[in-house]
Amino acid sequence: MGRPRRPLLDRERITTTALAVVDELGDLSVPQIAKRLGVQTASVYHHVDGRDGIIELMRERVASGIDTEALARGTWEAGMAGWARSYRAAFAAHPRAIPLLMTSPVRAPMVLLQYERAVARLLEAGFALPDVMPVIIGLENLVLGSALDLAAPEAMWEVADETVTPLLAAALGAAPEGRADHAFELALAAYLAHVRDMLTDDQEARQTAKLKSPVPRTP
Amino acid sequence: MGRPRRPLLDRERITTTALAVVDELGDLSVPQIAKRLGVQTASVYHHVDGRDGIIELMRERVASGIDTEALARGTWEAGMAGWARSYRAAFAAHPRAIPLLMTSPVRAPMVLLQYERAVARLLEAGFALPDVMPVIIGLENLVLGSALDLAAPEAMWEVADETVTPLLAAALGAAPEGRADHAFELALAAYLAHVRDMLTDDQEARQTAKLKSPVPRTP
DNA sequence: GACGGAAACCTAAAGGCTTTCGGTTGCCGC
DNA sequence: GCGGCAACCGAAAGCCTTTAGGTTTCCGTC
Repeated sequence: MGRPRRPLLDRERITTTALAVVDELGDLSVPQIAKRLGVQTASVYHHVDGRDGIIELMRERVASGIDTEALARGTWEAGMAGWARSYRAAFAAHPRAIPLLMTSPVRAPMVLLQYERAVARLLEAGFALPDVMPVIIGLENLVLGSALDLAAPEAMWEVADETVTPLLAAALGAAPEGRADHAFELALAAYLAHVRDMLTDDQEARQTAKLKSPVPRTP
Repeated sequence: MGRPRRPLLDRERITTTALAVVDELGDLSVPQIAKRLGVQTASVYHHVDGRDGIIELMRERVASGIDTEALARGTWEAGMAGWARSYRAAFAAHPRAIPLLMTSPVRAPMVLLQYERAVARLLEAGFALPDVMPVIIGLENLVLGSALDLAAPEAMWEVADETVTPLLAAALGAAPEGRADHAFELALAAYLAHVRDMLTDDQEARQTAKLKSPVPRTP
């Protein structure tokens, strides 16, 4: 057949199709993608660095759904909260892809830039440098854990047998409608409130230290 | 060859070997397990319900590492904290298995019983029934998110390029040694503190309601 | 305007994985 | 003692990933 007059494939379409495949089938395979694009399996490999490369593309695509400006809006707490919500929502759009995406890190420069901004925001809010990464990582754990919750939402709890676990069954029955969202907001509020306390403690400590001695805490 | 005088395989050894394979190779395959047990691939299928069955066995084995009694110890906060730490530690013992284990829920009765106890503990602490599941789910999200952090610990951050993301690089350099543990403890403390506040608010509201009217909040 | 190299697709094939099927041999209850 | 079941093996079907080499078209250069 040879080279077609107009290209049949490109990275964009491969990424889109890959996400569609995972959304529908719950798993990714190159032959599936090729079939949907009306192309032989091997052809896909000319545009993409293997299966892992496709996953990386999906990761970048999903991450690009994160609201880049959320971090900058409002107070630093509001910014972090908005970022976390947007982060979670981006993954929630493709729940079945979450297991594929979360196991390895995002290398996309765009995402790294968001980390950079988060660090900047926290520093300017007054956090001590060594505290910044733990705060960000903790928030991210929260986001990803909650996103994971979205990936297997129903099956997780339909196991409740009233005879052996009556209280669990009752609690499940009484739980509010959007339990996943509820749990996320709860944890998010908790986290930010605590981190805010941490900040004020830290600032008071610095103030005290400054009064007693002009030497900074981390030389 | 026929049937051996003493069985070569059983579910216990298959589970142990499967965990060893995943720990070392980062992925699971039945031929790998068979090879290590000195047996043909097909033989494994006589003891186990396919690859997914093996994963389920691994899930149960790992979950059995959770300290069953942790929930009962100390105040309810201490109990929840101990449970969460033990939960995370169980997964942390097999970081590379985490992606395999977390995508689907634990069906083992033992784990459901732990949920039952958690519900009981929170109810007796005074939580309103509709609040119980969100609190538990939120804690679990936190645990699993932090466990996931353990699965891809180093690679996640070694990407820092000082020229394009200087603040991120600085923050990474200044971050304390056990950043994963740090972030987990931070989030855990935050969560429990906030949930405790939720409880007292809730109790005060009930007190007020009781004074004004004998009708309970949730009829 | 011709032409050489690169690009984009193909066919083919190697090698791994999961799973099933039917065979062979030893064990155990009746 | 013997019939049936249990535990393993060999073989094979059908999926997957990935690579190699062939064929046609495009495009920049002379």
